[in-house]
Amino acid sequence: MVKNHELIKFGLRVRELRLLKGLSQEDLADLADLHRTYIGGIERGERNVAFLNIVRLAKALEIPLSDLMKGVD
Amino acid sequence: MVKNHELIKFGLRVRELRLLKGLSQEDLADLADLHRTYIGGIERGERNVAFLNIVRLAKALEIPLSDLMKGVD
DNA sequence: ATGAGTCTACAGCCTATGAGTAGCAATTCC
DNA sequence: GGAATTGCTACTCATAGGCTGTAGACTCAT
Repeated sequence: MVKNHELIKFGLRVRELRLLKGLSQEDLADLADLHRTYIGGIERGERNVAFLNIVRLAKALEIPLSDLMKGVD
Repeated sequence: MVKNHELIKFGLRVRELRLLKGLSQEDLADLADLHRTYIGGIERGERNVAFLNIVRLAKALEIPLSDLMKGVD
């Protein structure tokens, strides 16, 4: 398992934005066309997400990529 | 080969920032502890870079992640 | 002009790991 | 106590990571 500090921060950022929109992990998964448990893994900082999936998340959360990264670094 | 539109934009962004600092691909590769040809592949939009390598690039380029993503989406 | 040095593009390759899923336990909230 | 949500383990398959080697463009000195 990965468990890197930056990944954890990114995961928390995703969770924060998801809850802000009142979505469940499954809701977000559907919107981003990703799997429920995969979203869970991201939020826990256990997944080293590749760029194109980060883009999917940003689109699903309806925010620019740069905003998604805000607060991560 | 990948060749996705978002990846191309990201690659161009990396190139733009690299040249702004007057670095060669090899210079950036050394700074980010990545391989020379890998950097080339990223700039050509042929690599679906994972999060932790995006972080490395941002640090090597001495800019926040959010700035690196700026202009990509 | 030619040879050396620098920089980049690109094809190909192997292995390490990301992507995606299933199943069940734990938790939270009616 | 039932339903919805999330945590977590484990697994396969696809692909990202990292590298080698070759070739072309360009600069500059000899």
